[in-house]
Amino acid sequence: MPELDKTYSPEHHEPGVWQRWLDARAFHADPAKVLSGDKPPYCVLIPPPNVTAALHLGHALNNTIQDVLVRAHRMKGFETLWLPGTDHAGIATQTVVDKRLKEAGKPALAEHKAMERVGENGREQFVALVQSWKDEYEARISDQLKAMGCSCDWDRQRFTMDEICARAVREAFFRLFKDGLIERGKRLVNWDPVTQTALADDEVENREIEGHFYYLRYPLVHPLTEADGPGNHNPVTWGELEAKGYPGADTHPEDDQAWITVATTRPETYLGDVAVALNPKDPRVEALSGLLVEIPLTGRTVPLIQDDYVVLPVALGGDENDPKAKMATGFLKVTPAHDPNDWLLGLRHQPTIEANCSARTHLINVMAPDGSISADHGWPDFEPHGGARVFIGLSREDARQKVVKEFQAHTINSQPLLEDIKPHTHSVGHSYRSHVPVEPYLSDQWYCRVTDDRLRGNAQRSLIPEQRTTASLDAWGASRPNPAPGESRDGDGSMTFSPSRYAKTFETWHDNLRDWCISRQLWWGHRIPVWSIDRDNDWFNKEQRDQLDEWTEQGRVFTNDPRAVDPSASEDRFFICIAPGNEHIEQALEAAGFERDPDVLDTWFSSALWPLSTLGWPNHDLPLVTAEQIDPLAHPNIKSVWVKRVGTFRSFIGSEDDASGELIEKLLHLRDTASTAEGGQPLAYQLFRERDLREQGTGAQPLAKSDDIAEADDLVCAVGLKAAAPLEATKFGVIDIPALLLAHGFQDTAGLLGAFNPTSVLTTAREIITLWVSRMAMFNRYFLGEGDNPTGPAAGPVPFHDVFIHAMIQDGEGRKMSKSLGNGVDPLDIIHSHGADAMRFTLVEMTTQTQDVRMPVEVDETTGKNTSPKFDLGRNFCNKLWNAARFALSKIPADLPSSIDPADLTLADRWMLTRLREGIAEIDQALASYQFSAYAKALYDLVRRDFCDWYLEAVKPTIAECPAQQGCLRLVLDSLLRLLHPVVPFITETIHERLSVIPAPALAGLTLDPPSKGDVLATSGWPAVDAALTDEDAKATFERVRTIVDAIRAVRSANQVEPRRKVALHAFASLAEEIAAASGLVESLAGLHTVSTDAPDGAAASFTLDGVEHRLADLADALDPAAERERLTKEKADLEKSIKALEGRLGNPGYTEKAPPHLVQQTRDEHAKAKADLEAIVKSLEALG
RNA sequence: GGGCGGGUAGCUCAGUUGGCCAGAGCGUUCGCCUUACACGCGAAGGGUCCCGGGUUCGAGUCCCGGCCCGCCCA
Repeated sequence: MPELDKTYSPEHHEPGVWQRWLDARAFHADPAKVLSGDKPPYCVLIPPPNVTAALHLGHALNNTIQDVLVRAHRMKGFETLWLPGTDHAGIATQTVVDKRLKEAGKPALAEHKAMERVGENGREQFVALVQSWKDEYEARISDQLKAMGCSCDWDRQRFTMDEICARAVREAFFRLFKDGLIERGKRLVNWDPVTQTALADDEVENREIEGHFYYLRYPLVHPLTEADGPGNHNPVTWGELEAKGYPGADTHPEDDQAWITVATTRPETYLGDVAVALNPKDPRVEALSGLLVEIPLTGRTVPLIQDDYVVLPVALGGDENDPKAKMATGFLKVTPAHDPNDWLLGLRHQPTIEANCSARTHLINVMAPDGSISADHGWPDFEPHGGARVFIGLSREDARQKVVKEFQAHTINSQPLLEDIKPHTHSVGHSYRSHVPVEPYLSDQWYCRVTDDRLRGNAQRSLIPEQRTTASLDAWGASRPNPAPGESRDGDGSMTFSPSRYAKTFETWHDNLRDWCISRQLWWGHRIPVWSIDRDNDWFNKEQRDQLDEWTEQGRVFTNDPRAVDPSASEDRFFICIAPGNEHIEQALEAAGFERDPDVLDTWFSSALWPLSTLGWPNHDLPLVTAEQIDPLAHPNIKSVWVKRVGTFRSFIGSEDDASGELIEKLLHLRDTASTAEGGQPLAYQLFRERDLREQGTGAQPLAKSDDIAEADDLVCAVGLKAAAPLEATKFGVIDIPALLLAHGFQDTAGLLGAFNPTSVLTTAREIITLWVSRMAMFNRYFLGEGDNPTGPAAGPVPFHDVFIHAMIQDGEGRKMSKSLGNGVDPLDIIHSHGADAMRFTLVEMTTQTQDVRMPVEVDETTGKNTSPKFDLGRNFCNKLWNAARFALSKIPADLPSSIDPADLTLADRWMLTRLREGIAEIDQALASYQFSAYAKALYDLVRRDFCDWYLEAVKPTIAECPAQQGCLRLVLDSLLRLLHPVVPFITETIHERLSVIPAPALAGLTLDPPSKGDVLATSGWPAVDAALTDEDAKATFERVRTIVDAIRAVRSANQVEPRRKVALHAFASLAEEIAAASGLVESLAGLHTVSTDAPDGAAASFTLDGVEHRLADLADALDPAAERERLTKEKADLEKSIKALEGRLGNPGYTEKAPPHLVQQTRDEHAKAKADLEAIVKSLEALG
């Protein structure tokens, strides 16, 4: 083993260390160890990063924290699974790819949509482009995580759209559909006119906008009478209103037509008005009774309706403190198709509106999906030659300007229809993706009824009772107008937020939950597994009905009538949801004219299934087979085990031209091919009886005799894979074995769900509580629950026991790091400049319990890239550790004794072991409570302060001659490396590689378990120090040494004594005795050549310790008495001040009587000591003259 | 508007049942290439713990009121 370099160069060591971990399969989890009870499970599922972009520093923090937890638990003896993966991030990725294509001048989304319309597979081609983007970024993200040292089980990497996850999505959708928890409805959605898709509530960002209130005048008319002629309403005059006591009518000429004024922030929506509402308390109600309002330029008349929702203006008795009442006119235009509040008004007054609005509907949509004004999407009374035609085709923004202009130009009684414009700042929802204002838009969407108790209730109950608040419990009823029988608000879960305050965010989200719009008008995502056809299609004959009933009976399809669920569903279509694995039904229906829903699911639908899909659900009940069962001799070489129930051997091999026949041929070929890169055979396989596996578990034997195989009707095929990379140059060409197995229904997930769900901890960011945590809780409990109504005791487990919410990293000014501000720091830049360990240590040290942490950002002069001086902390720490190890290794001989007698240990050794035990306790406590900064600080103190500054310095004079001390140093260093490993894995592994070649001596009371896999630190045991090995006396003595040394060093420094110069101590007898008892430690650490109790001959500096004066001589050729006097004078002043404060406290009877006696005694001791010190100082000053 | 977090040394932050003369790292100053480490060693200086009240023998810590910064939700 070569000697260590003088400075630690991460780039020289990190790749080699990574390879050693992979070779040892150190990160691969074995569910069998958990299911057999050998080891407790510890599981973390990565919050899958979006494939939209490379990872940023926030990801680095998030994943470092996970790796710290995972590595620590692996070393503590847990069977540890950290499952990596990525998220397809539907809208985000599609948008990014579209943008890149546009920038490159290539056919983008719009062009592909055009191709799709003319039947040229535009959708397929576009999705292929996104897929290649995904491939590129998935690889980049994985490389970044590996560069950080993330100890994920890389063989089990998942992507939210891969086959295994897709299967889970299909299954979940089908079950929710069947259970009535998914429905279709025509409702107002948050519509993004740029990406032209619906958004969920939490994908909308509210922003303060400096907008305006526009005051529009609408003429009042009488309802039509037969005499009027079609559409020719009689105007209402002010005179009429005055006669009915209408306030203010008398201020207008009595023959002029009367009007009312509505105030709106969005005048362009007036085209969709179907009513004007006023508050029933409004004094004008009576005078207006029976009248209609004419919507200018549209030729539409609409009724006046009454609703409490309308704000009364201050002038008519409205609330003076309500800013809305100050702006309001009391008349509210009602546009149900373009405003969520109006939507509710429209529903409440639907019959009145339908009867009295001349369009005979309560919903008029005047916009196209791109947000432009259009008559083609539900504007029944549009008149192509009418006044409103000027708005057609204008964008929302242009239409607003045009409405203002038109209302200025048109008059009523020679006054403009536009009464006024007032500035108004208000909050407007914006798309989190395209950043344009969201349009409340009427469209058909799929909804998941998350407000159902089976989903929301279970999520709420999953919170540990201690973290639920009374406010939320009190709100339980209010959020449930129609509770189902048996609903309980009592918690039954164990999910615990850390820091605990975030439990409140979780609760509040559910208290205010609304149904979840899960359909997205995108191409990138899981396509909705529902097929539909016109209800009056001639497909519905008796024969087809019977076929459908049969499929339904078999659980292959489920149909529902949208109108039975939602009466507002307008489509006369018949919907069928098809369960996964029924491609033949899909084909049959499509051949019969059914169309698959073109939309995809919200990304969070598949993310919500992450704890299920990645662990094998819904195929999780496949029997567990271990590598050992497949190939007892070569099982360490098997990378993954794939299982499939094959039934009978006949059905497995099929006839010769079957796909399965081809599979068996390929399996045989692969088993017998010895020419892989790794030199072994690419796979091995065995056949088992399922009932044997169930009964005997990992002890089950494979079937050996062909007769047994032939007669078994419950065969399971298990394939052990020895090569993960695609195999080239086989007689079948290139074979991607995992893909081959997956395509034939093999799963490599057997046993995972049972072993690892519920998972241990989810580590994520704050905003994810609502987006993801909630939905995982709902789905996990629902799909793993029992029966059709999985609530209460029937509910499934929570998806994770703990949720750790980490801080957000901001720049030095407290701003979010973002691309647009250019203040982001790229983790790879830091890894390249400082090393992965340095980055990790710094991030962990920063992670306190607050909700955001700051990191000053600077531009690196040489590279021009963003960095932060904070990372020097980690780099310096690593370098210090490296050099300490280098020194230690130079002092530890290869032939240590096989065991150490504790009696041979020196004072410093015993002190260090005591500190080690304390340090382990601090570290364990910090990790258990997710206090990462405390963990880093405990390590820092232990390594830098105790080990480097004191222990290593202390052993220097003795180590060469003392085998016990050499052994102790070997063991202490080993222990420290283990404690450090979770946060700085590369450097500790590198040092450990050198250290581990020196056999560790046994020391009773210190446990250092060897690696469980390979010869790597990553799988070594967590260190344990018994109380028996600690020595409180040694600790006290050593602390005393430190105090004495500090005092001497201070005097040396004040007198500018060169470090190399040895000086003479002339001490009071008791101190000299103490120093003698410390066997040379004080002499070497403080640089003394003599300790005597005599008075010094020549010039000497004095110092006090415990109220006794001691002198230090031989400091220099000559001492400066003036400097000495100055120093002593200052010390005297400090002491006097301190004595005064102590006397003040002791003179206070309240203190001496009420404070705990030990504190009072402590104060008295301090006072006595200070008095003595002062006396000594005064004496020294006198001696100086 | 509601919720949450923060305001402690020049900077970034600890300070978990109220009890040390308030700590660490970086930066600053002074002295050192004391050979494990200058990505270092030793020492020093540096604080109205945001402001104002209150509880208490005692408040950075608990209570009330205010100011400022930030995040999340509406």
